[in-house]
Amino acid sequence: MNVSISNTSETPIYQQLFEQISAQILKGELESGYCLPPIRQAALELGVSVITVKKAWEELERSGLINTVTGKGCFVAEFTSEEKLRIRNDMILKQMEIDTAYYKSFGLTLDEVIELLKKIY
Amino acid sequence: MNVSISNTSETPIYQQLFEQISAQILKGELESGYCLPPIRQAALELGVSVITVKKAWEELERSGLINTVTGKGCFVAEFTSEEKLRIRNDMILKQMEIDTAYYKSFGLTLDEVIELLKKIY
Amino acid sequence: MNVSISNTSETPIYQQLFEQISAQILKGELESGYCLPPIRQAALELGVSVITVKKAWEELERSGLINTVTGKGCFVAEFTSEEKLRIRNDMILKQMEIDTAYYKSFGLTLDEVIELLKKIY
Amino acid sequence: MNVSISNTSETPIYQQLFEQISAQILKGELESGYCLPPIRQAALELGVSVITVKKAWEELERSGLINTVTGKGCFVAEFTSEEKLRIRNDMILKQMEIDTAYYKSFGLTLDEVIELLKKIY
DNA sequence: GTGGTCTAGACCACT
DNA sequence: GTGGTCTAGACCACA
Repeated sequence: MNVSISNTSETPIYQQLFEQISAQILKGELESGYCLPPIRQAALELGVSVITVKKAWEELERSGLINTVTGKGCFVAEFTSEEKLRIRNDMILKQMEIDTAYYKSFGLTLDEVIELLKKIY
Repeated sequence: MNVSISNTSETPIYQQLFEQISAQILKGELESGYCLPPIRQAALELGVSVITVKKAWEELERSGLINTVTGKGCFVAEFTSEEKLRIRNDMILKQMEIDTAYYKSFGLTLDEVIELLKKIY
Repeated sequence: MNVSISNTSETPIYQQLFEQISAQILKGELESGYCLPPIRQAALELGVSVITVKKAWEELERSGLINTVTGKGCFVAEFTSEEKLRIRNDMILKQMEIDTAYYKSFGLTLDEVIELLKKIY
Repeated sequence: MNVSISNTSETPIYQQLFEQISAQILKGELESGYCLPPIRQAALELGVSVITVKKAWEELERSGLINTVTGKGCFVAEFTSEEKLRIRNDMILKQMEIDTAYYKSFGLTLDEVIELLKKIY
């Protein structure tokens, strides 16, 4: 559970959890078949409610990233590295479309965006 | 008032308003001294609550983009094109830092981000 | 809110809610644009927790059957009768595949199933 | 023990076991007097818990499909083919009533159900 | 007023 | 032990 939570952030806790865990899975830091810590234990470790953890785990399951087995635990789903790449790109592109819409609304060209990105990346 | 509002969007209406108006000011579509419509009229035109419009106008004032003159109306602030550029870049950079943090969390390199941007821009 | 809840049933309350509301939408009993009762009021009427209602509403939103607008309410989504039919058939077929798998496991032929259906429908 | 178990399925493992074994008995694949494997051995073969197997065997006994003889094992019960047919039909009808209630809730007519069944059976 | 999030604590089914 | 469901009650953002 290498996860950091910000209570003051605007993004809800469950979503922070979802984003960080899904990133770890898609980067390969959490391997297929790996058993996530039980929701109650995770809640304790992170200092949040059980229900908040569960909500994050549910989103992971809906995204096909983990399989929940009642009475046993939650396991990182099996998928090939191609699938992994595809899912990762889908998630990133979905966000990037929102981002570019914002940039475009200010009249930024692609070159200007790249310029700025190079500065702060 | 060339503004389009989405009720189903996740971003609050007042923020949609703020983003679109501020972009228009910074792009020069709304010139210095231009008088924004009264909030009641704007609310009617857009089909949203007066409170919502007021919230957007307040944010515009806080950002220094408009000046509210009690009893007269809200006027686009006076600033040089350098100032305009600086404000625009500040707003964009602020958002871009959030975006890049997200991309980095998935292990994306700068080159990969640029690659994807070129595709969808 | 023409909905009946069984506390003793094995199917969770939120799913009973989801099934009944979605059926009403797809049958046209609840028209596009119709505003569902606020979750707190619905919870009161039905004698269940707010959170239970919300869970059902969330599933309706995920299925694209309603649009939730913060601060305003939840509205039946707009779709053509073709879309409606497609969604309905998707939901029914999904369940029917499970059902037929069960019948097949007992060695029932299609004709036998139809025979039995005619008796009890 | 020709049985296949799915961990990710929503139906509990003990029920999957119960359904498959009972179907085999009622189809005649497991004959009267046949001795089921001891629960410990079955648990090993299937990679599930002993408790889970025991629960399935108990349900089989409750349904009158097997007889447990302490110290000896579990034997497929003796019944005539008429009894077998009756039990099979009872189990199927019980499920079918639930299924048809679901179809009816969507306003499907008998003919429509038969139509769909023909497609996917 | 609306929905969105979070909490603590309970009971149940499954393994 | 595990997750699944439900409760009551709180605080916040949005309209």
